[in-house]
Amino acid sequence: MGRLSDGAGSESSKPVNIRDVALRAGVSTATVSRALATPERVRAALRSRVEAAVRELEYTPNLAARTLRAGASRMILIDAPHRIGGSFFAGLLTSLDEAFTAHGYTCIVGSTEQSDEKARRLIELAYARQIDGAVVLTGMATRIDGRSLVEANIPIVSICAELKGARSPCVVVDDEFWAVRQVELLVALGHRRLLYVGGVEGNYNEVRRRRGFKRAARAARLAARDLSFASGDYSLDSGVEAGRAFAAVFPRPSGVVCASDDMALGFMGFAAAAGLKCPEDYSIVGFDGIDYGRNWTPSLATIAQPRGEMGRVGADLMLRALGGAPLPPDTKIVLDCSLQLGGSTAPPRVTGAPRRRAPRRLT
Amino acid sequence: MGRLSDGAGSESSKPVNIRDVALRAGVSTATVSRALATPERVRAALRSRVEAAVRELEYTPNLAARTLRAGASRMILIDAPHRIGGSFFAGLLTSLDEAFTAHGYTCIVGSTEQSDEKARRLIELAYARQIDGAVVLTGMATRIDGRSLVEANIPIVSICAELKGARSPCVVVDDEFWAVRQVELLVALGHRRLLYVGGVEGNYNEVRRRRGFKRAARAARLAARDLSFASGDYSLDSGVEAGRAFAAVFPRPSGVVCASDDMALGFMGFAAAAGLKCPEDYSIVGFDGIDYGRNWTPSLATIAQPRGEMGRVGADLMLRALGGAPLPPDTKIVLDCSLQLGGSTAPPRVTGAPRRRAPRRLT
DNA sequence: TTGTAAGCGTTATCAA
DNA sequence: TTGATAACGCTTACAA
Repeated sequence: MGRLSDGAGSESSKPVNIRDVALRAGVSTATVSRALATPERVRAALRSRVEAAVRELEYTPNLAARTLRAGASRMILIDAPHRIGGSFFAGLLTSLDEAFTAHGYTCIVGSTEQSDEKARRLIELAYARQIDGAVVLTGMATRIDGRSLVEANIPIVSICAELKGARSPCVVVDDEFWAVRQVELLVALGHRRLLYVGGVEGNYNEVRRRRGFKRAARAARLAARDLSFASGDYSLDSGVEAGRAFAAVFPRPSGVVCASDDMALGFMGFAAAAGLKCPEDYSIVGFDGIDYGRNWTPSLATIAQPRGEMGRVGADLMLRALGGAPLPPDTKIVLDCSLQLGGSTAPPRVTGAPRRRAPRRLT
Repeated sequence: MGRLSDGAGSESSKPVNIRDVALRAGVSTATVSRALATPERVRAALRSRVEAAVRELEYTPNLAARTLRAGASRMILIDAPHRIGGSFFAGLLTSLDEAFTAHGYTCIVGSTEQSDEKARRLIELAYARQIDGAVVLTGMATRIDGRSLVEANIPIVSICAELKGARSPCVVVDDEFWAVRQVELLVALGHRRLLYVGGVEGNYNEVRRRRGFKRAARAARLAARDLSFASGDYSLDSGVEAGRAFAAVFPRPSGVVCASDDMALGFMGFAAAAGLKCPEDYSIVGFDGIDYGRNWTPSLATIAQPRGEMGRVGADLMLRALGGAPLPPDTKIVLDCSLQLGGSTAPPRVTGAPRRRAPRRLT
């Protein structure tokens, strides 16, 4: 019903605007605008006439006009790492998106890491005043053509990392502290030879987690020659690579500390295929707390990051900044993780562990 | 250098607009606009003065104003499935994004499947003329409040599926045909008892792939009691579940056909942990051709979808429609897949295969 | 080739 | 409470 009722003809006619509605309702455009934005400031009689006209004409306000006039678009850019594949960021995005959507904002998700052209365009959105704020998840403000999001004069909030060289508020966890917990879990079970599978070198989180690993190893008096290191990029793939290297050496570490769950799962996948049983042949601890890990066999022990809360808190900071509340420039909110136990850890095998052979080096 | 050169003061002053540039360059705003949009229609002398002013003032045109005036935003909405986690869609998105970016368009990625609130907002973008077109990857135009993207009077292109009940152009593969190929691969190796691990029931691709599976099984004269079925949602998780069920029955099918690579990998992950070796104990074929599968151990035999090309072709259709070329309303581009062999298939074990026991039923 | 000026559709200010 | 009107910043006839 009402299909044919829009006077202008149904096909690709000009979209209805606020004047059409005003005409139809017999009021001024100002009244229509008010009836929609602040209904309580319009008499009930007029209000319902406007509402009827809006419904009949299927009127939707033009966003570009609103943005131009209001000087705000109610759009937020989320600059995510290129590899959104991993489910840690997928979860974080969901939580951010929900929070912003609930407050009338729309999220644009993109990655300035993907390509220069893409980065240029996303950064331009900020300078062109098409977005009201940006949430950065990459730990680094991409700079291109001498511009970056942090200088676009819009609120910036970073999650997962402090933005290098910027005074923008951030939501993080204490990476070093929790990396220490990873090691302690293994050491408490009796592991003395450890492998650390790290993320991208130089990366904010990586620097801190590796530091935590080393500090905890030193505190436990593990010999330097009993520590080995592999570098990945947080992805499943790179975990598979680490697993491949691991399976090829002997004697091998009995405990593995990973800087991401994705890498841990890739590692376990390869190790299983290579005939290594977990936790009989090695113990492994991840970092992130993604759902896959909990459902894996065996379930993955890990440091669970509160990604739902990280998103909510980050969104809240942004909304506050957008609301005009001037956040202290060094706002840094540190959220708690939790140690999540799983079937992937056990005491090292008593027989094989201290078997004294000439130790071959890891590649 | 030039840090302090913008006359208005550096902090959070009013953004520079085209009039500021015109003033600085000593020309009219029209000339500035032309110098930027159609440089060849402006004398070199003036053009360089404008360019200098633009650089000095760090001018970026206001997108809302441009959108309002031009009646086009150069933004494309991509309606993706909620589970972008899986790398098949991640790859498709990348390819779409690249193609659109190269042509001056910006992508907004979102999912109308995620929540009603989110769907409402995304659909509103179309009605509010904030996006110029929409690419739908979900096979279904979400309807909420009586509205959906397909009625917003903007170009729509769907990829991976034909949009139900819409006459919009689409880019697909012949799901049924390639599902037949999956079965044939296993049958040719001698497998006679097959398990089909499907996607979401009723889903466009699922309907066709299951139909292909059944048709091929019939053509190979496989007994109905030798076919079993499991339903998933294309995700790794649901593959794990299928693997769990598979490992629990005996005697079990020797060949597994999956409607997605993610499910196949989940399946293999669980099966490996349960002590089932692939391809010795079972053969498995996936669908999608994601990178993980190729790097898995053993590598996954699969039907590789040309996701790069699907994105490019889809983007091309959209760009053509935006350019005013009226695509025939029933445009349907069917791209070829390829059968990608892998280590996950082999002849069934001769000893165990026809061993006659009372067959227990799969749950 | 360049400038003038009229919109694009809203919202906010100011009178009535 | 409501209406007329002036911006918001840009592009594009049309005039010069």
